[in-house]
Amino acid sequence: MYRTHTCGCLRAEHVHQQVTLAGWVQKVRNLGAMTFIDLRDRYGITQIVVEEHSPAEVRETAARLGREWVIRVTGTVIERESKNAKMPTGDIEVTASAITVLNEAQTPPFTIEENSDGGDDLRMKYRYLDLRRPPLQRNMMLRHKMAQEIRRFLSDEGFLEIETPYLVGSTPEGARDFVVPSRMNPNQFYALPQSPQTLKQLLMVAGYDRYFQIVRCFRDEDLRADRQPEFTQIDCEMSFVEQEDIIGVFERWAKHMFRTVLGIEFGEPFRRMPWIEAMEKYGSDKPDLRFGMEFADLTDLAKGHGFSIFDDAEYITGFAATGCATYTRKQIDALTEYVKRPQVGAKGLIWIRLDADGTVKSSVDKFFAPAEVRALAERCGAQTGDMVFVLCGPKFKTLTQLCALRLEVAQQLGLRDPQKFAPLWVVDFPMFEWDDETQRWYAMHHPFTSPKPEDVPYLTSDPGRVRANAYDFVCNGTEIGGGSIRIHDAKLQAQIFDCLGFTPERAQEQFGFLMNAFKFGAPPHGGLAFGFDRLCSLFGGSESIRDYIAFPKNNAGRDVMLDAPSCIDRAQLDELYLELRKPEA
RNA sequence: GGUGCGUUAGUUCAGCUGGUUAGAAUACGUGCCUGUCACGCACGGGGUCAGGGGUUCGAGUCCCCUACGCACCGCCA
Repeated sequence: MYRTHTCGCLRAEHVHQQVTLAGWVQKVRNLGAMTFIDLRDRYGITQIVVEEHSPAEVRETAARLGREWVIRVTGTVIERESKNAKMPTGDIEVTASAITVLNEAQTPPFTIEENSDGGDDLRMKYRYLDLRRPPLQRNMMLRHKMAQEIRRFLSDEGFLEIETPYLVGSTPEGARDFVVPSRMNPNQFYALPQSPQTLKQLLMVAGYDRYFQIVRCFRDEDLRADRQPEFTQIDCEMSFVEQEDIIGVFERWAKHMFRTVLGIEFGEPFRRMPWIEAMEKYGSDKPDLRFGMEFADLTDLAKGHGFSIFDDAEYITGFAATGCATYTRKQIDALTEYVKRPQVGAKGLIWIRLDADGTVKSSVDKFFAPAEVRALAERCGAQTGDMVFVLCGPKFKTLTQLCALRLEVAQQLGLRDPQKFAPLWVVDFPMFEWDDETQRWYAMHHPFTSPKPEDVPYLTSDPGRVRANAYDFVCNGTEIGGGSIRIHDAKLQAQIFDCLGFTPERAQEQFGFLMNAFKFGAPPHGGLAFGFDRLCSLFGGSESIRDYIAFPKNNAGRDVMLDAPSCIDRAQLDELYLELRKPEA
């Protein structure tokens, strides 16, 4: 046997046993006549001891060892003279009778310990070393556990895991596609799927009425801490269901995940919120409900007092920052600077302070009587000791800006507790979004999303008013998943394509395969997809999904360890009938 | 495409208002040490201050450009 135990499993009950361990040298502490070696594998650390009476070759080998050498140790488990309560194996140690060096190692560029001293880019270049560290190993184990629980739950519910192809056709809407040239079909390209959306709908047509897949998806867009060009979705679809059925199944699924992975019970149903309410109360379609500070519409109260900023604004809204009346001038100035940053884009910030002594002060006292200012604050639900912040301008722009401020204030107040979870279903999304640049409507979710039946009459007269059978699963201000009831009727699908500005010919060319399939008996169906990486980071408490992906890409979409993407040689290009062009300067 | 912050020893960082030979910790090497576990003690090696240009008597420090990293905006149906 190569090893009899792992480095994490030996306890007092193993004392006197002869064992063989293998692993990496974490640390050597040479005290002269005796040497302690911390031997590490992914299960833990066991202390090896080499003493004066140990065999000479053992003492010689121990003296040579360096960090991260791979060794095998045979010896006897003994009780420690001085125990270490900080480690699970701290009651015992292994006195070595033989040490074999399996592989020497260069000194690593950063220490392989709980808290590494290496910077992000260095750890990314040596990702295989970073992955040796306990935090990343815990993350990989969490991800594995979550994948197991996802499969267990969905399989028990009768879902079939079916794989769909990675080489598919390019589609014009949505994100940019990664494309793959086809050698056997000159000048033609596959695309990597942004999601298996249309394929899972075809599976519904095929009668596989409960499908899921933990599947890689690809989008050629800029990266963020929570966005990678390849990422993993938990992709699900069901037939003969309405929105309520799908939310029902996946709310139970989410509770199963919280229970089995984190040990958290949610007795109550998750909150539901129509999209328009989420926007008006929190300025976001993915509100963070770990704390309150809801927005109030102040437009009617604030106008008509001769303050031109308000009088000229379409919409005026504010919220009460809990306990912030003590904020200094400097702190308010800093928040004003915050909302004026180009990323937020507000023109300025108005404040109302409800002091502990019962007085009210504001930055608009010139235009408002104290009672009028107080009325504004009260509309926001402000209590004594609170500070109300108010922004104004075009409605949705202002709401979005105030959302940024709400999150910033919550951050400063320590209200964004990663141990706390506030799940939420956002429902009744609008069907379409208007784009000024291209002067056309875009599907807010995707073009296969069904409109609410009662809103269908507005499809031609007032598309902006049409609501979709679409829903998002949101937790702690992050969109974790989303889905919709799909269109299963070829005629309605054609009408939606028409609203989106597709000619019938182009719709047929791009999505003919789906519309044709619908002519052969498509069941009513719908589904949703969760971002697995984001779910992992939500459960694991880290901001960045990179911490839950074994080999992620950096900010520029590069894999710095593999040095990809990279150039390919002339022969490869020739085989693919490709010519290269210099990038524009 | 844009905004902000950053780049100094293997690593993490300090280096003020421009001024002698660029420091600390840690890692690494050598020696000593019988109960360490962030072992300790002593000694030692280690620097293209990201690259290029400019201002200046003089630049790690000020300015410009480039590269790279991170965060964000745009983008992500």
